Parts: sequence; structure tokens; C-alpha cells
Amino acid sequence: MTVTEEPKPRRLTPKGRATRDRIVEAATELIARNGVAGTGIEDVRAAAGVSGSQLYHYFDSKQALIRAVITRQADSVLQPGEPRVTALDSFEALRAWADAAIERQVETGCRGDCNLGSLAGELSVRDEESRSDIANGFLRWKDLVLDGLRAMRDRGELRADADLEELALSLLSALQGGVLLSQTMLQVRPLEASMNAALAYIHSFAVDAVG
Amino acid sequence: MTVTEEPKPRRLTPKGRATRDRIVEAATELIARNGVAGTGIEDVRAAAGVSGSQLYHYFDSKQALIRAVITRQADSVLQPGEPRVTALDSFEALRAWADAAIERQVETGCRGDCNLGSLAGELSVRDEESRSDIANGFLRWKDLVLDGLRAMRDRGELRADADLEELALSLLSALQGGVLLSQTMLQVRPLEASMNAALAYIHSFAVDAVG
DNA sequence: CTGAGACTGGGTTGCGCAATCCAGAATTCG
DNA sequence: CGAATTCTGGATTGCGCAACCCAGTCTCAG
Repeated sequence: MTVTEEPKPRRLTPKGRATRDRIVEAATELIARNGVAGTGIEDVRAAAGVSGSQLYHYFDSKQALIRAVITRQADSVLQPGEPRVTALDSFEALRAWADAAIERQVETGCRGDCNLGSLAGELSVRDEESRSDIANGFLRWKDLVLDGLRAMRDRGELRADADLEELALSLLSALQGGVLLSQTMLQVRPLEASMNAALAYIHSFAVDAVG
Repeated sequence: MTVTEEPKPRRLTPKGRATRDRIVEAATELIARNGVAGTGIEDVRAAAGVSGSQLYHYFDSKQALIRAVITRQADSVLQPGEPRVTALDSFEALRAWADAAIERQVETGCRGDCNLGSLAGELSVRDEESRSDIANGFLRWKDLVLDGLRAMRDRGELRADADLEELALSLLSALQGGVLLSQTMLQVRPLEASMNAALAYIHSFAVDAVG
């Protein structure tokens, strides 16, 4: 929780916490559908069923709300899909994770996805604090993938000379790039292709890859 | 030029063409630095050295200007880098193309890139016409990569069973995802990793790959 | 119990922005 | 040549938006 935005009130009651959460969730859904720029405070207010004052009671500004959304999404650690995979420490788990991400796009018709990549695309160039939050989120995701890959290498499933950082980064990049293209082209093929490539790259470092 | 926005005046003189181009270029640079949402009409006006009326003389709206920027960028077919590579029909050319994209990020410190991917991230969810323009641009890029891969297969360098569409899509996705992560994390490693993975995937279908 | 703080609601403010208005100069074409 | 069109400039408009204001209710802690 190192990127957690401090709640605005000094003390947050369960009731206040619930209201705050409701606001963040409403914002997340609206941003998924309309983007950050296309989501106004009034939209969030209406969707969360609160007044304008409540919004500013819990968040200093629209930016603070956006950052709460970023935090929420970064904390959806295995966000690409349901069901939640506990660790990415086998080829099967990696493949399942990729398939879940693909399935998610299929279900939504490649529309409306509020993930770190789409937030980065909208915010990085003009909001340094949000960019930093998103970057931290990506780092945490990378570390999670890294942990899994490290476990695989320690079990002798990946070659000792594999650059695990590179593998993790290529997987994350493939995911974000695949989602971006799939959402733009309104078809799931780019994500399928990019995940196939990234997984194949990881597989090329499997100990029995030559077999 | 199938996605070309019709110029607003019925006839465009060389002088008018120059002014219009100057506006589009100014907009492109500003968008690279500040994003679409962070670039206002007044910013473009000042940077291009024209009046507000001139902007609306040449473009019906801000959206029309953005679409002209999209067209311009999609037409920068081998936009990822300089020098302009004439065709992506060999492993060497693909590697050079990837290296050029990486070099471009190195030169800019992973900041400020107005490519189809970043435009897609900002616009796709809330501007259907822009999304369509960008998607068409991606399709054209994919076709260009496809042409190169097809030539390689016809020359016997890629196996007949290679799914060239998948290879082209994985390469484009890796490029966009790599740029996105590199720009967010302000380091070039993600792009290096993603391009390595995509090129390795293509290479895994090389006819002499088993050697 | 009471004062302070958290929570809530609805209305208002002011500014930034895209777009328009008004007018004139430059160029083209019949 | 003159009418029509293109190009140009600067000021103004009006609306959408984020943020604030004012007031009241609820809850907690000393």
C-alpha cells in the first residue's frame, strides 16, 4: 500500500469508508466507459448517488479521485482476469492468466477497460503524480511476475541464464499493447497474438525447450 | 489516403496548404508533450503563429484537427524511427526497425511521443471517429509488416505454417505496449524487452531456427 | 451532556475552453 | 476588371466544468 492516497478526513468511519469506496467504484466504471477526460465530477456524483460536497469531502480534487482509481486498479494485482490466480509460477498459470485476460476482452467486446495501461495513456504526459502512481503499479505487477518466474527457475524449469526481468517486462508490455490494440480495433486477435508471442518467448528459455 | 480528412476550403492554395500543415505540425508537437486533453486550441494557435479564425477556417472543430493529426501520424508509416526503412522484409530490417524505435525513446528520455498508440489511449473510448481512424492506421501498419513477412516466407526464410497475421499483430502490439510502459516508467527497458520477445517469436518460425 | 468532527445535500461561482463574430486583405477566375 | 473566394486577425461569447459555499444531521469522545 505504498502508493495509497491518504484519506482526506482524519478518521474514516465504516459508513464514510463505504461512501468513499462507492465513489471510487463509480469513478472506475465511468472511466472504463468514457475515459478520464470524458468522466466529469457530476457524472461520478450521480453514479455514486452522493452530492458534490460529499465528493469534495472525501477527495481534494478530481485529480485525487483519479489517483484513488489508479491505486484501486494497481491493487487489483491480477486484474487482467478472473478467477484470481494465486501465483504465476508455472507455464500453466501464465497461460491461464493470459487466457483470462483474453476472455475478459471477449466478454466486453473489447470495450471499456480501466487498467493501468489505459490510465497511463491518458494521464502520463500531463499529470506527473498520476504517472508516478501508475509506474509504481507497473513495477509491482512486474515484481509479481518476477516472483513467479524466479520460482520456476529455482525449480529448474527455466534456464539459469534467462533474464527474468526482461521476461517479466516483455509479458507486461505484451499485455498492455495487446489490450490497447484490441480495444482500438475492436477485436481480440492482437491480444491473442501478443500473449502468444510473450509466452513463447518465456517458453524459449524452458529447460526442456530444445526437446 | 483513404482516411484523409477533406480540407475545409473547397480549394486550397499552396499558401493555405502551408498554413494548414503548419497548424497540424504544431498540434502534433503539442500533443506529444501534453496529450490531447492537455492541448488547447489556444496553444496550437500560438505555436502555429495563426489567429483563432484561421484555425477554424481550416478545421471545423478541435476534433477535426485531432483527426488530421491522427492521419499525419498514421501516414508516418515507418514512424517508429529514423532512418526510414523501405521494407520490413528481412530479420535485419525488423531488428533495425526495432532498434530505431528504441533509439527514439532513448533520445527523448522516454518522453513525449505522439504515435497511434498514445492517441488511441486518449481518444478511443470517447471519440468513435478518431478510434476508427486510428484503427485504420494500425491496419495499414499491420499490412506493411505483413508484406515484409510474406516476402520473407516466399523467399523460404519463414516456415510455410507461420501465421503471418499473428506475427504482424504481435510485433505491433509489442511496439505499442513497449512504448507505453517505457513512457510511463521513464526507462527504455520495457520497449527493449517487448521488441526482443516479438522478434524472437518471429525468429522461432525461421526455416533454420532449429539450427 | 456537549462540543467537535465526520457526513451529507443542494445551490452557486468563476474561469477556461471551444467556437463564433465581424471585418478586411489577398488571390483567383470568368 | 470586378465579383467571388480564400486567407487572415483579434475580440467576444456562452457553456461546461471543477471547486466552493452554506447549512444541517449524525456520531464520537471527554
